[in-house]
Amino acid sequence: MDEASFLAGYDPRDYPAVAVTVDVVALTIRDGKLSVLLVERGEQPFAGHRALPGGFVREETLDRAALRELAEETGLTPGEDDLDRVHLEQLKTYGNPGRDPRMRVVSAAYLAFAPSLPEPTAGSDAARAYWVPVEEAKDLAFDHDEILADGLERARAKLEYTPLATAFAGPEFTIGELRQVYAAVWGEELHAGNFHRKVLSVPGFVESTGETTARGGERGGPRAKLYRAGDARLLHPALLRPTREDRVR
Amino acid sequence: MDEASFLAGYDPRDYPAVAVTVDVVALTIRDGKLSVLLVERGEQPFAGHRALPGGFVREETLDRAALRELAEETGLTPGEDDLDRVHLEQLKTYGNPGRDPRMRVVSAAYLAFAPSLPEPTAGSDAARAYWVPVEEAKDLAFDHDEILADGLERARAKLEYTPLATAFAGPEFTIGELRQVYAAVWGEELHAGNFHRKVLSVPGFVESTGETTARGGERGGPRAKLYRAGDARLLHPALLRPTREDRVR
DNA sequence: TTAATAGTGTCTTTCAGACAATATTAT
DNA sequence: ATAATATTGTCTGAAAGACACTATTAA
Repeated sequence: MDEASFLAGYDPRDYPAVAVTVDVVALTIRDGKLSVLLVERGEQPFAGHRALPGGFVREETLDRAALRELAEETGLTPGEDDLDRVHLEQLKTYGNPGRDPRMRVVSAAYLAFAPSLPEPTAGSDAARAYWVPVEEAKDLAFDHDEILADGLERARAKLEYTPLATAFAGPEFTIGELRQVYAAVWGEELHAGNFHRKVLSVPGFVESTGETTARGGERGGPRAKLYRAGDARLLHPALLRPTREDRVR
Repeated sequence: MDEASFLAGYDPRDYPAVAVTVDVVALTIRDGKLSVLLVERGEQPFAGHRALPGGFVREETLDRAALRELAEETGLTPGEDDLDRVHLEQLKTYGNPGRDPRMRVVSAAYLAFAPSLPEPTAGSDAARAYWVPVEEAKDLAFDHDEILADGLERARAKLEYTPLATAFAGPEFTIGELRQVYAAVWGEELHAGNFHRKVLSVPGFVESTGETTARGGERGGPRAKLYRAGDARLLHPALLRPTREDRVR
């Protein structure tokens, strides 16, 4: 069966037209708070609501489409900027009929972990995008509340058994900064001493640069040693979230 | 902006036509071996190759489309049969240009965990589908080798921290049967004594029926106690795979 | 009787988490 | 000097894994 007969056998009119888009849950930590990149919608439907950045997939891979959307909305350029250090992974695909009132839209959602990026610059396409603390990101357009919730759960789980927390930090970081990443994403403080020892005990999680910070903390304290991400893809043993009995059932 | 102007603003001709399909990685355990449901392709492209079952998404949710495809290929009926005990979850979406040589096809892949289902019956639509041990499932059509590999990795990981192994067993099972599920999926034997104690120590993993098997094992042994799945959604503590140092980097 | 399997006991090592102690540095 | 933070030490309990042992049942 060649393409012609394939197309003849499956008349596109037998199936309603479907649009394929990508939506991006881009997370970063700003002012110690886990934040998500949102865009302001000026048009119906959901005019005035905020939404996850996204758009149509072109003649490109889904991964590439997600990176392109992220670049467009942040105003940053792949190849320059910190956009190369952004971790991007597919989250889940949403395709319920009616999720977009205009037509059938199937959207592959992506999850991005970004180091602290600059506020999208005014005057560009990205002017309508900005970072919002996740606890203030409510009442989003379409089914984006659900997508964001799924993304947050994925992010929280991934910190446990992968070194992705380092994707939120700069190229060099202190153990304390890494701890603050975990605290921001999990929404709870962690015991500094135990965290410190645990991170260093996981093979390949971090490696020492041999350097220390130039200064101590804002309000005093010794200068901390600097580390960079190690070569581990999985953390073993994992850094488990503080046990919540009610999480299990 | 109403639908008319939306469609006017986004002329479908600006974007190539995209087809949306679902593909299903349906796993079960047959004769102690982890097996996957495959269909024989009679037509080009990939005529003579085997492929994952799948098809076009209709006016339905993606989840529903996956369940429908699974029902069609197995010849089983939701509402009857064991199809209700099948666990279905979204795996990942594949949309690289060129993955189908005929046109742009974006496919949402699903992962199914099934108790031992009957061989699809001849004479039906399902006649061309059959179960194949995963180690013999090579050289599949399209990018289905990659999809299967992703599905297997997901399945192996999920056995660690969820009670999904029970989805491979019948409504009542012995600890030994549950151990064989883990052994088949992970591809390695597990220590019977330690496994037994560990399963019973995880709250909500299994609950006793108070009954035992009618007979002992084929070649002797005591009658084993029967259990059914408990109410836990997550296993805490998890049943970790035997440590493979090389898995970590 | 023999072999296979179910289920339990025990010991060692690792790890999580609580708590404490010391060292260093900004103010 | 004072307070804050980095880093290390110690202890307890949970859990993994190795090994051994007893009990039960099919052939």
